[in-house]
Parts: sequence; C-alpha cells; structure tokens
Amino acid sequence: MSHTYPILTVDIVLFTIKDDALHLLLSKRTNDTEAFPNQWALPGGYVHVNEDLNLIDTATRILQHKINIRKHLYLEQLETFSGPDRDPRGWSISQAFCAIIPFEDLQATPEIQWINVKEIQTHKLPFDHNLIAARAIERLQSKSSYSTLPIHFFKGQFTLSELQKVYEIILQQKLDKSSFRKRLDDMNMLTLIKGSFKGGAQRPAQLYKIKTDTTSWFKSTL
Amino acid sequence: MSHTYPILTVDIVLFTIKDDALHLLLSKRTNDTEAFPNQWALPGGYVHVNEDLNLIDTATRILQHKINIRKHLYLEQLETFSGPDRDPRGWSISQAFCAIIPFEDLQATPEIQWINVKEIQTHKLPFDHNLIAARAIERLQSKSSYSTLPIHFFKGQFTLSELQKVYEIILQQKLDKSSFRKRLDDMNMLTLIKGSFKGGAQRPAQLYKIKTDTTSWFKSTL
DNA sequence: ATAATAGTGTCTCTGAGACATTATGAC
DNA sequence: GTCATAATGTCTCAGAGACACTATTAT
Repeated sequence: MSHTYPILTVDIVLFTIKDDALHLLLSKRTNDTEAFPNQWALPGGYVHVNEDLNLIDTATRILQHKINIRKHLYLEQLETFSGPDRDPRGWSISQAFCAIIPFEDLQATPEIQWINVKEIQTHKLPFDHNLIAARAIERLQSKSSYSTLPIHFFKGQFTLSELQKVYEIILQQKLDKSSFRKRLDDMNMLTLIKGSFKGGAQRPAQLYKIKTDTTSWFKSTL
Repeated sequence: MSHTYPILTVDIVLFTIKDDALHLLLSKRTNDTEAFPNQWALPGGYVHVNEDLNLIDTATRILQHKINIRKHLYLEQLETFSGPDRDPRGWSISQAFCAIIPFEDLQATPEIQWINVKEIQTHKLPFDHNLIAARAIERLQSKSSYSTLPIHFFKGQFTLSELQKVYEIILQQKLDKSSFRKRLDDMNMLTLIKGSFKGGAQRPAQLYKIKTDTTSWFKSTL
C-alpha cells in the first residue's frame, strides 16, 4: 500500500447569463503556484481540513476568498476527475462543482473573466478544465430540460417571459410559451408576487419568485 | 492553508438480483483496521497513487482484491461524501461508486454477504454507509426508469420477460408488457440472438443480448 | 386607434398504459 | 385437445407542441 497522497482540489464551473448568452467564469491563477501560473482556468483550490466541514464548504470558501462571493449560491456536485497526468504536480483528484449566480451579484475584477460557453472550446484551458466545463454544460442543459434549476440565474423576482428566455438560451432552442407555462405550473415551484408587475412600453408582466421551502428538491443528482 | 491531509477512500455499492429481489453487497472489514474492525460495511479501500490510474481503477482494484471479482463490471461514479465526522480516524473523503454484477458471477465466501435492499435500513452500517446505500438505490431506480441499465444484471443473454421482471424488482412496480417492449425497442440497445430460445414447459422465448458498441452510452450521469 | 408584449384557449398528434388477442411450445 | 407463457395488436386517454386568440399597457 502506498502512502503517497494525491493532490486534492475542488474546481467550480460557475454559470451566469450575460448579454443573453450562457457564460462561465474563469479566474486568473496566482503567479506563485507551480501549476500554470498566471493562466486563466476554472476557479479552484485545495481542501482545507481545518476549516471546511465538507467539500461543498470548500467550494463555498473558494468562491468567497478568490472570487469574493458573499451570497449563498446554488452549488451541486458534478463529478470527480482523477489521475496521474491531469495535474503537472502529480497524481491528483479534483471534485468538480456546478454553480449558478445572477450576473448582477458578481462585480468585475481584473482577476476574473466571463467566457461565452459557445467559445469555450476555442480556449485551451489548463488541466482537464475543458472536459470539466463540457460536462458541466451538459449537466446544466440536462437538468434544465426537466427541472426549475434555471430560476437560480435570477436574483429574487422575474417574469415568466424572462425565465423562458433563459431556458431558451441554455437549451439552445425556442420553446412554446403555452407549454412552457403549463409545465412550470405543474412543477409548482413559483409563487406570484401579488400586485407586482414589470413593464416596459407594453403590457406589464406579473412577477414571480421561488416558492419558499422548496429549495432542497434540486440537490439530488440522480 | 492547512497541510493536513484527509483520509481518502473509495466505497462501492454493488448490486445484484438474488431470489427475485434487489440485494447489495456487504463485506467484512479486516480486524487490523482502526475503524470498525470486523464489522460489515460497504466494500471500500484507500486510493493507491502508485497503482491506480484513476478512481474507477481504484474501485476495480478493490473489487478484485477484496471481493475477488475478475470480470469487468458496470461501474459508475455516484457521489462524494466528506467531512470531519464520518470516519473516526478523522476528516475523510469517500468517492462512492455504483456497480452491478450478475449473481452467478460472484461466489459466496465468509467475507461477503448479500443484503436485501428492503432490509438495509434495519442494518446499522458503519460510517455514513446507510446514506451512501440509500443514494445508490435512488440512483439505480432513477436510471432504470429511463435507460437500459438493468441489462447489466444479466450475464450475456436473457429473454424480454426476464428483463422485465428485473425492472419490476428494481422499480417496485408492475410494468405493462406491451409498453415495456415498445420502449426497449425504441432504445435500440438489444439484438436478438438468431435461432436461440429459452423454454420451460411453455412457448420458448427469444433470447437477446446487448448490442455491441453501445455500452459507453450509460456512463454519463447528467 | 396602433404597437408590443403578456397571458390563455383550442386543436392535433404522439406516446404510454390498459387490455385483448394471437402464437407456440410441452403435455 | 389443454395449459402456460410469449408476442403482438387495439383502444383510450393524457400531455406536449403548434397556433390562434384575447388582454393590457404606452403612445
């Protein structure tokens, strides 16, 4: 039995909707690391046994300290990537997470960058981060096709038209308004905010928010 | 940043169909471990950086060395469990896997035991193995409801009636023969074995096998 | 009034389930 | 022939999508 330990990290694929397109976050690696210093990569870091209560906690801490995210985000285990070659420092394990943030909740800094997912394949990312990103996109699309996951792209309230648009951006296809609303109604995840409307130069739209006490629902991966 | 390392293990929930019921494997822990010696638990072990090419490889090695499984099994990442309290030895991470084996492929030994999943909650397992087992059962049921995953409970060939019975055992409900066959046909995962039949004292049934080159299909978790 | 978007109603068609019917072997 | 199970066909009903229609605001 070997007593050599693998490198143990957590990497996060953080999604947002920006300019009507799905984007994911890259962060600039520090210049004092042995592995790919100063390169753009998925945000990640080591597990800190003395601070973290579990790996989700690790992910949350990394988002707080490296990306300066204070709020509680939707965060879900994606998959574990492992092997001797994925990290130049040696045999490594990375627990990948999917996360979602409303665009307005994260302010721009020189250390972070949003990349349109359509362009992600043209960026050669370090480690196996291209693979991790691809898996995360697949998962996001898959879950969006049968759940209300995309509501996490909104901060608080939203109209059904806005929500439908986000679904269409993620799934890369037009959806029928009528069926979309019927399905959402069946899922029973939204409550309308009484007397609250959002209008431009047309008929104002009813605002909705996530029904409280129904947030745990998603967590299962199945 | 802490340089203390977590304990790193892989645990496997291995399923089979035995006596027309879904069972999972427990193995007896060795008496020289600090954690729960001689108790029955999910088979598991440490990651060996010098031997294993990745965590699936770790799982395969554990199945070979501890359970004496030589064949290639269906094996899929389930979820990662982590925290300071789940293992008495300290902060630990366990990558859990789901696996499936045809009952005939594993011979009984005093070190292993098949437990009916219906009785699993009455067994108090060490670590968080009750939770891991519960998640694995959920996942198996979920995937069985929309995929051909249950074909892995068979060794080579099987009839559609046999396969339907396994689905019914896993999903805990009767299925309609006609719809079941229509769906299987749509999935296009089986080929009939020409001229091969299996009969009792009734009309013999056509034997089928998994279509070659369509095995990678399942691996995605989504 | 018109423009523009919100929101609902109607129709059709597909697919799943319930059930009936036919097929094929052993005896 | 009967019995038992395999295999297929028919019917109905519910849900999804296509599309049309109505509603409500600003101008």
